[in-house]
Amino acid sequence: METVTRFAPSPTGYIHIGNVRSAIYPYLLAKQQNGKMILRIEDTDRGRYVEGATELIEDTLEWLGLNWDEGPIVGGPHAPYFQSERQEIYHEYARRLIAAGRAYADPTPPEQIEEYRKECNAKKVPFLYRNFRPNDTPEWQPGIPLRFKAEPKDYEWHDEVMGDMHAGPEVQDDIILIKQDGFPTYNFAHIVDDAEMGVTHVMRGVEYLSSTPNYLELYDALKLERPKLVSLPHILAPQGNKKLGKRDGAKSVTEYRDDGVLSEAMLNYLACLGWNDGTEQEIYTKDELIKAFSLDRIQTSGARYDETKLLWVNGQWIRRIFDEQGVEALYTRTAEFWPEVANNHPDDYKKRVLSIIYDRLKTLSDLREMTAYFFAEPEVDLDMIIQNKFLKKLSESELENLLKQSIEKLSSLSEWDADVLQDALNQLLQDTGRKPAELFSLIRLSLSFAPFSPALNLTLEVLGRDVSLARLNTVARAI
RNA sequence: GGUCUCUUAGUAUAACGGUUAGUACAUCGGGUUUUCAUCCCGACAACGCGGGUUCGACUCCCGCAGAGAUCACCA
Repeated sequence: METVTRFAPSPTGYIHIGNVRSAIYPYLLAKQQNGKMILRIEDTDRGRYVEGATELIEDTLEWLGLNWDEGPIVGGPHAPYFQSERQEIYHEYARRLIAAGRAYADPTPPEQIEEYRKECNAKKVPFLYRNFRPNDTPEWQPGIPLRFKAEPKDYEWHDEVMGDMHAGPEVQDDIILIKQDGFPTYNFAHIVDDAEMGVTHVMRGVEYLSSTPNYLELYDALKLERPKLVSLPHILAPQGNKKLGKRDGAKSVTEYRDDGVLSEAMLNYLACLGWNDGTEQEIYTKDELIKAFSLDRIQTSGARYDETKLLWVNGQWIRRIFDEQGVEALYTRTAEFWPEVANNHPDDYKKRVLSIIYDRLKTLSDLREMTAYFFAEPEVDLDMIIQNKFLKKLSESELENLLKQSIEKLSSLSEWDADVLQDALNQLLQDTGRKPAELFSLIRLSLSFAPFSPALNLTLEVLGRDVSLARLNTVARAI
């Protein structure tokens, strides 16, 4: 049987790191088994619906390369993929349940139900609606909620992550199937849709584990085959012991894109948070993940989100793309991340800058801070030179002389490339008798006035003869 | 409160009865002719507690503790 998985978010906002794993794992599993992943939008709660959230979801999945085989935009044989457009299907299943005596219309007013609930809370006893099941129930019609008629018993099932599970009758209840407004609840709708769409693996957060017996009873009552159940542990907030949520400042996945994180790195990090293949590999391509993925190696406990490691993975990916695919490949990813002053500079020049700075980047947006002096004259800040830990023991005239000698040497060069420059710098060290830390710091700071920069000969090469010498002269005059 | 789940260094994890408990991030130190970064080398650092079973337990069993989830006309 073909493996069919699904990602079924509700359009209530952006996708954040805490919940995107329930898209990644279904995708990996489906691809590995040459199956399909369905994207289904669970928009049955009109109150929480957020305009544009569906697009946000699609955007996130597309960015990560989690292409769904059926769903919005691409369509498919089980359309529509918005639950709000599937009313009739749910109602038909509901009627089946009524006919089988397993569902009833419940006229009890919400205030009354609230009373029951309070009563139970006061008595410190679990609230089970089935204990308050009304005797006379009207015929089901619009405007009256429809409830499941639970027939509690022991249930055993297997969860692909959590293992063999069992639960007693005390957790099964008369859950609402269809709300007063005619929309189904998640509890009902997902069962119907998963069956209709041929979903073989239901992957979702562990929070659904405790309601599983209710779902199992629903499968039985509807004579549906149970799909494989896969509970995914939560991703925990960096601090405290709670699952990562928007309230803990969980950023949207795509916000990281805007901050210069590569999608490869994001996917890599997230996939390996709470899953590993038993090897010591840390960096995975999407294809490698698809190949290596397995349900039984998903961790059973929650994993804490660690942004530092994400950034490390991102740095690895930046270097990997450069080293394996070349400047061009990395450069095409950097478009929005250059400082404004770089705008009117030619691509070739920016690529040269990129090739000498790329291994210093943790995120692509570091380019903004780290490369400005390649495109505009840095502001001369003599204090940076005078206070420098290697230079502060030199007098101003010593600094001036050093600069003058450097200018003389560099301007005598007939060629201006990294090797020639390195030779010249070495000679300069000999001629002046200075330590590298002194001479190089002075030149480096005079060129950039930046806290850090690439190797000196490379910086000089890319900056070019005219700009380099002009900057050195400016500083020599200023001292 | 009921039910369910989880528990290896600061973090993510490996181990599937016998290892000096491995790896990565982070931290700290050192090296690569300046800085920052990369890269390399090194250090620090963990089996929640208590009982069993066993020649032997991180691994199996039972308690306890701690943490989490759930108990909606939300998903």
